[in-house]
Amino acid sequence: MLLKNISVDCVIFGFDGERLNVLLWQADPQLLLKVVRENEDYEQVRILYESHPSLLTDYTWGLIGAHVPYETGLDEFAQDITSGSTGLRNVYLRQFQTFGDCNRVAYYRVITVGYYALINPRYHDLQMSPLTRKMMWFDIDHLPRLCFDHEKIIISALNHLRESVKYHPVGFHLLPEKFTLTELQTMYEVILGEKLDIRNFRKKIQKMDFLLESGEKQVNVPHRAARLYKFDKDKYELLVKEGLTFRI
Amino acid sequence: MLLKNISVDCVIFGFDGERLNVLLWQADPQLLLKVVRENEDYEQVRILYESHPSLLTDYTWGLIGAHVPYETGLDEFAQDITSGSTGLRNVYLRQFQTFGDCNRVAYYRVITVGYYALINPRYHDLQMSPLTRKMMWFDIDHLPRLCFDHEKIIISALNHLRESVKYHPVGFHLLPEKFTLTELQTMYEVILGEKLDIRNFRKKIQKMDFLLESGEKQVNVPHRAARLYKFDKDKYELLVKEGLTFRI
DNA sequence: CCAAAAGTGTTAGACCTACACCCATGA
DNA sequence: TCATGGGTGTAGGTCTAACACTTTTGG
Repeated sequence: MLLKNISVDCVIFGFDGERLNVLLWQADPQLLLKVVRENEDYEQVRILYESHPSLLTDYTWGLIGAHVPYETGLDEFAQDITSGSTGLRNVYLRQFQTFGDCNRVAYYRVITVGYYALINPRYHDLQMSPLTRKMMWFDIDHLPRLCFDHEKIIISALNHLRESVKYHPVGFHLLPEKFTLTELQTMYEVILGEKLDIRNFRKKIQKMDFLLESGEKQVNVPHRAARLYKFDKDKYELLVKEGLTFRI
Repeated sequence: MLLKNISVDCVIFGFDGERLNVLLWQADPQLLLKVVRENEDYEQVRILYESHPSLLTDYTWGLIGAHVPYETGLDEFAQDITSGSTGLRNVYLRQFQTFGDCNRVAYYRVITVGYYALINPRYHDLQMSPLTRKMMWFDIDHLPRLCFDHEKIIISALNHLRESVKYHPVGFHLLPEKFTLTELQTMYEVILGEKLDIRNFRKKIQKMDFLLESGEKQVNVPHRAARLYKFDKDKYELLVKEGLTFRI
């Protein structure tokens, strides 16, 4: 059984080395209609059909989300949704805000709990549900038209991430295991939306002392190869206990 | 109509000049039962009765909260709940987290959206609903036993407030219109749980430049009378636009 | 040898921390 | 006149911001 008035929407952020992207999908109206007609027990679809009729007429993009099952906790369900579209398990997920205006969704009262995920998209393919017409990464500065209040939700997630990234080392979830200092800096620049001074940035990061040199370097780059670093999570936890204040 | 699976709980913080307190209430089991028997249409009570049977047997304290009406937005409803118990309108309210574990409330799936309110309790009396046996302020360091996961919710609200107060001037909502620098400092000390240096605190606050001297002083105090200040909201907004970073 | 990005240090000013004594008031 | 909290300044160390050139690599 699904809770008809409660959904979870996930703003899935991915950093490709240059830009911050969000994963969006588009339902296939024909398929939706077909499922509703042929199978009234497919509750998720029936609710979608009743509450979001615009999905049947417009090709609009939306966040990955669904109504919450009675027997699934919110955090757990956000993981389910994320792994359902990215195939990744144990993703970094942050509940950031719940949206509960009366008219945020037409025809129906749906309160949605917003989570954002931070993933490194490099090595993973997307998984599309049978109802999906398209699923794609969009640069956060060039979003398409979105259904309902999903644009507001994305902006809100981004603002939350911006604050969070200044004081907590969450950004590492967006990077591959081994990364260069330039990649790290670029990531901060696209999230914060401002340029950072390369020398000051490196000094600050190195002083915090939770990067490990992997010993490796970039290969096959048409310029001097950069050193690859790893994030030392154990050291970070230790430093936090001793009262470190991470601050970009 | 009420949404049976969604409630709002308000952690109402009040600062009395010395301690940070939370407003809690206790239902009256006899009254609850009576209302349920005599009036099946009193939906709020019926739901409470069905989902929270322990309220009928134990005298437990809980947060001020209720199930959300179909036609009321979440933010609006949090205001309703707060004004229903404090009589105050246009209170500072912050949605901080939504709690959605499956078993947070026995017998029933209820997802609750947590808000905290910051008020100055000095000049206001509490308003008790007919179902209330007791309603009281509790020092946050000496909470009674609480029903459901309400202790967790309060701790979570407090942590959120602690972070928030470091970077945003929200603390002013806890103070009366006119206050002394010592009251301001004490407020920060009890929220942050640490002593601050008086001279450095005053320098920092004065440099931020959004306090106005009211020209008045304390009266009838058995020591040198302190100057009374007001918070200059317009100036603060202006400084924020210019890129001020408030930081205690 | 050229293009492209990696990598590195110093200085001036702002900010933070630690710390101790006199002042005004009411009882 | 005493008890109580109000109110004030300085110095040393740390952090921040601004800024330009050399190195390495592949093509």
